[in-house]
Amino acid sequence: MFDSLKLYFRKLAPELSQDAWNAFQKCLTVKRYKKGETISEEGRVNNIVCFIEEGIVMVYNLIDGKKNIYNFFFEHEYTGDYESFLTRKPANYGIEAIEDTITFNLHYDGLQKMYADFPEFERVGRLVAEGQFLRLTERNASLLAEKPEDRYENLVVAKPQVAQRVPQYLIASYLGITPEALSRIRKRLVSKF
Amino acid sequence: MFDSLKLYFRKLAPELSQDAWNAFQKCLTVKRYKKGETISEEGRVNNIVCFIEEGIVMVYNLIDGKKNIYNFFFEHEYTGDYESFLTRKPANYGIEAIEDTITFNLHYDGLQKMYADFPEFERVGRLVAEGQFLRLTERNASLLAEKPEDRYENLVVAKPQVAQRVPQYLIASYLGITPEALSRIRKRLVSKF
DNA sequence: CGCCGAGTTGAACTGAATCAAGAAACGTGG
DNA sequence: CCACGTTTCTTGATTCAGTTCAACTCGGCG
Repeated sequence: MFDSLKLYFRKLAPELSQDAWNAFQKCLTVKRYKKGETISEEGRVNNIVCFIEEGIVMVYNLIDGKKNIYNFFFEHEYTGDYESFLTRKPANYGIEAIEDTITFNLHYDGLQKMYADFPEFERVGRLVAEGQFLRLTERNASLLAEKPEDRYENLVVAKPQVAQRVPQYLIASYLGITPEALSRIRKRLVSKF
Repeated sequence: MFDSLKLYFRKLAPELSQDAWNAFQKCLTVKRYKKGETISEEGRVNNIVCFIEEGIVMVYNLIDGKKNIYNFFFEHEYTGDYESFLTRKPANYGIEAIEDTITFNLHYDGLQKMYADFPEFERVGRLVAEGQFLRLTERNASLLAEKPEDRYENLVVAKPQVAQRVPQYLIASYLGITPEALSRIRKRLVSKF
């Protein structure tokens, strides 16, 4: 059932005991979302971390009625408004399925129980938080130091999946520009080669 | 000696044992840096996390000979190229003292020993990583969704210390703009009131 | 067949980058 | 404590990339 997730855990924390893993499995629920469906809503406390078994998901927030896209997540990545999850404050971000998506969801209470019952599990929490941190670090560097055009080029190289499976107007938002600007950037790039 | 740091730990993980704290203290070294001095260099593996007792520090990286500033850190905050520290890869970021600075430094090996000797300490590691993550989340939102002018206004409100103690050309870099542009933004803001 | 959303293209506008020059602040040594 | 040189900050002119608004194309789908 949770094979892909187990594999992921094996890599992350190979020393984790079978007991802990078994207990962890029990905390998970399987969810299915249709394309366009909301997985987690802005404004209320987010209680889940999702491991994506299948599909694509986007994390965004609404400012002046405009969706700003923070990230896309694909199969075998985990996602969630980690900020709200950690701080127990209403979420600043919403999560939505871009394709039909299947996730394994971990509830906040389940995780806390894991920390309590298996102190060794704190290590997993640390590694996950560190991983999230590293991911954000890259994104930050990209937003601070690169021009939109470079950002797009690098995105295509680093995550070709995004360019292939995500509509352009969402990618534009992710890059921090308008769809029109992205269309022109693409045109420029094509004529480069 | 490490009173301010102890206070910080009390807040972060009140349940941490006296034993663990004593052991932790032994891992720390005190360092003094002159204004402009390099604390941690780009290109080599970063082995320390610094808790700043006094002074200001900046984290930057060099791209095409230009310093891009990722963040400033003040008294009673900790800093370090956390990415390099975690991944054990050469640092993408350098750290430099903006004022004369005193830090308490924790070496990588010391931290690993803490994790090994006091598994409860993993929790501290997790909370620190989560805190770093949250900080970056805000920075990300600012870079993605705000215009430079708004970023500056918000910075002045959120961290007045920066505007007061950090030279403008460094702030400009932090905001992702040129010193000239910041100078004009400031002019516009003054005439607003 | 006609509609609708995504993507493209054009024209006018805007805010920041760049280049260049001058003014102000800073610190260093005499 | 002052004078000098360097660094930081400001101002101006020009250029450029992205925004905005509007019109149009294309493809899928009722």
